[in-house]
Amino acid sequence: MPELPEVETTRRGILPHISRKTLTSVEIRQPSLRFPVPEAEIRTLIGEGLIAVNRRAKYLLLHFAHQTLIIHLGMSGSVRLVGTDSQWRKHDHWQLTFADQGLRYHDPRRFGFLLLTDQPYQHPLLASLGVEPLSHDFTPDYLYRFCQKRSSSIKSLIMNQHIVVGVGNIYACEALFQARIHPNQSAKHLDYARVGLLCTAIVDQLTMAIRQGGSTLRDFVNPDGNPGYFAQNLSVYGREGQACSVCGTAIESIKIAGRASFFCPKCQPLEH
DNA sequence: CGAAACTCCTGAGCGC
DNA sequence: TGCGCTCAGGAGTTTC
Repeated sequence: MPELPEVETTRRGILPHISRKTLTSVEIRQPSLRFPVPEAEIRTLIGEGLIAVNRRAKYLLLHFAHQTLIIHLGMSGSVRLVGTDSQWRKHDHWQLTFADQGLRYHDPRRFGFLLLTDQPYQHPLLASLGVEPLSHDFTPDYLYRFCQKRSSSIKSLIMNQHIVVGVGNIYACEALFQARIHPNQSAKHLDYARVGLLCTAIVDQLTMAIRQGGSTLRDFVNPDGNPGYFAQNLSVYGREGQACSVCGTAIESIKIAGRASFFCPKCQPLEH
């Protein structure tokens, strides 16, 4: 599922229900996720209190006194809060229970993972990540510097987690539409003003999506069980052949780096 | 070093 | 109703 807004929505959804509570049990039904789930290590946390729930990029971080659980949702993962008598469904892989609140992980494709570390921000998966798009570090100057030295398309560049984190395929398409940039535009040939518009567009799209509770597309479900409702607001993603909301031209779809890329050929002309 | 192809897994949707 | 094919929001690894 998840791009940054879905992970942030999940974080905010679970935070008030499990924060400062004691981990009382750990159940791993399917340890074979992207990386094997280290069940024995995780069990050593039983009896400890959860200190904080943070997000870095698309990773959820559950901080205990000396150790941190890293959760990644992959492409089809979600967590939800369940009661103690909740039935396990197909593709439910693990549950962390905090007093009377279960945090249940569901992931049909099993691209997600659950790991334990004592230095989360130095972990190989997190150490080389780019800036947070909703922080003050994400500026036109910062993005323009990468654009100038890369030959890739601008869409691949903004989806590169080592440059700016959290932008997946959907919000990359939507931000490029807002900034009126063709997804296959060479990053090198963008001028500074246009890169500034793109920065603003990325921040706008992510902020709007978080405010609206994350998109639902396939199998995202909010922690309280209600589906998000951002999908209906998408301007170009998944709308091939439909009329552009600005000019009426049919939305097109092309492949860039193996990913479907939706755009309006009139609003987002290719330059150079 | 950068860029692109390949990889993990399951399910949905489509044409026949 | 079923089969085979393509595609899916991620991202580390491999290869050139």
